[in-house]
Amino acid sequence: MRKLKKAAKARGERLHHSLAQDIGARILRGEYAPGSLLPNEAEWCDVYGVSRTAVREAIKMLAAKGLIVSRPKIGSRVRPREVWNLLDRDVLAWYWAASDQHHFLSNVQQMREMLEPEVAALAALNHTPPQLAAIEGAYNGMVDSTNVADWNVHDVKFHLAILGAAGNELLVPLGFMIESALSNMFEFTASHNEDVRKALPLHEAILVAIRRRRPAAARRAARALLEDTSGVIGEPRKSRSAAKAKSGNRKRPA
Amino acid sequence: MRKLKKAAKARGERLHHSLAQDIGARILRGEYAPGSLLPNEAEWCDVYGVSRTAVREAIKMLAAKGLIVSRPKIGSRVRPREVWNLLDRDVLAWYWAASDQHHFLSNVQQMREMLEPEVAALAALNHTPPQLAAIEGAYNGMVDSTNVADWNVHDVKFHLAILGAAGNELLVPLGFMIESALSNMFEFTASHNEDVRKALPLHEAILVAIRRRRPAAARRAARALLEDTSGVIGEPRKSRSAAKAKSGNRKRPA
DNA sequence: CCTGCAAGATTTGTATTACAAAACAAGGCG
DNA sequence: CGCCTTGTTTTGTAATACAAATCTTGCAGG
Repeated sequence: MRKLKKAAKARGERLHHSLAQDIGARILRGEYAPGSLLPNEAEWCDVYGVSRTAVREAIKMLAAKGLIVSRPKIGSRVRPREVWNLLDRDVLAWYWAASDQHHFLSNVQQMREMLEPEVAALAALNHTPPQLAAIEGAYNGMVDSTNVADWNVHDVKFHLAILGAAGNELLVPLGFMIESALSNMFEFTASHNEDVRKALPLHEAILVAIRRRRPAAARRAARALLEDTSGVIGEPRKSRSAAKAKSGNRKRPA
Repeated sequence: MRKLKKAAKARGERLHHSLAQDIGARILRGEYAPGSLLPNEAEWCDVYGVSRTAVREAIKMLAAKGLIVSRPKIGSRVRPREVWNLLDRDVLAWYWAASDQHHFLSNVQQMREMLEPEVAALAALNHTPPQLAAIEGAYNGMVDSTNVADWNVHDVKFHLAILGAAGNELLVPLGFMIESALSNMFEFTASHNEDVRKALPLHEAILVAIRRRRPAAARRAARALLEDTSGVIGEPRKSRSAAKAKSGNRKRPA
């Protein structure tokens, strides 16, 4: 496992950061169950061939994300899932990598359905000129996009810009979740150019409603877009262990 | 500032943890603006009278929460607010302490209005027997409570239990935000015993709807409770710098 | 004068060592 | 049998040294 050291150097990544990434991914993968003890610091040093300093800094990062708690003589124990900071950038990425992707996407979609219509309505009420400009800029980026990757970049920007225009700072951290879902859905669907562009009028409707400060219209427009999107994902699963349906009626990401 | 060392020892808190708390609170308080540089590690050692090891581990915790980023020769720079992990336990606490509390509460209330009705509906659809038992247990705790503090403990449990029963893990981290709002609203209002108990039937309605698996009824009941709660907070503010209205028509927390 | 390269200085990153503190375990003693 | 002391293990803190990164400065050359 010494290769991690080289990998860190090659990427220009810091060693403690790489360690945190690796250990964190292991925890999310279930390699160390909640309530169980991690190997002690000396063992990690041994496993990765690094100093205790680096290991400790990595462990502090994971502790800060709520994954583990360390106490003298005991060691580092994995905390219960309920206190994990799932909405953290890194934790969300590890979660995405470790979980059934279809299940993950339908959970995010569920949250988007709660949030985005109201967020659009708030943005219609509260947006400032530069915030509106950001939304319009993202929309124009979608219009001008020539390939799917380009489209997706601006699509994400569009949704984040609306989130920022809602005037509620607590909403902003949720942007990463949506961003993650949109870009992952992108790979999930392998959609074509003509395909995605069908969603353009739906986006335009949101933009226009916000610009005209019509909260109810913005809410409706956001709902319409989400309805269109949900086809990509299919029915939400109840059970966690549902098989990964590899295909099924794909449509386009929002 | 050497007293921090003693404070940490007295509380049984770790030194690096105390440092992270203090530095984090300073950042949220605006003492170090986004984009600006923090003092370098040597200076922190000097200020607090601790070793570089402790300072570095504190800095790694703050970096893990998205507040800062460190680079050699540059130092630790405060990142833009958009990437702060505001929904993290600690960051939320610092934010609460640093911001206009009325503004904070109305922002949380806004999010509760987006989330809780749908969460109640989902809980009605997806709850498992132990999850329902947890909701009922919390409700009974509210019924049996003899003082406001006791009531509030179970009130928080009630809402968190519903959140857990919704069957969407991504919702759980938002529980802390709601918990924080509820318990802070408690102090904010200084409500009386008879006062809070008026909200009991509203809670019961949610519980019954969930138990009977009636999502629409659960959603309505949750909305009714929130409407009752919003009176405590008053009108949401548009501007960030609105004066702190010290009183105004208080009612009771949910 | 401007440009580009190179040496130096500064700050974080990593390693190593040592010791302190905490928590559990075990054994002795009342 | 139970309490207390002692010992052991693991994390917590400290101190030091050096590596790596990058900004700055100054020098050389056009």
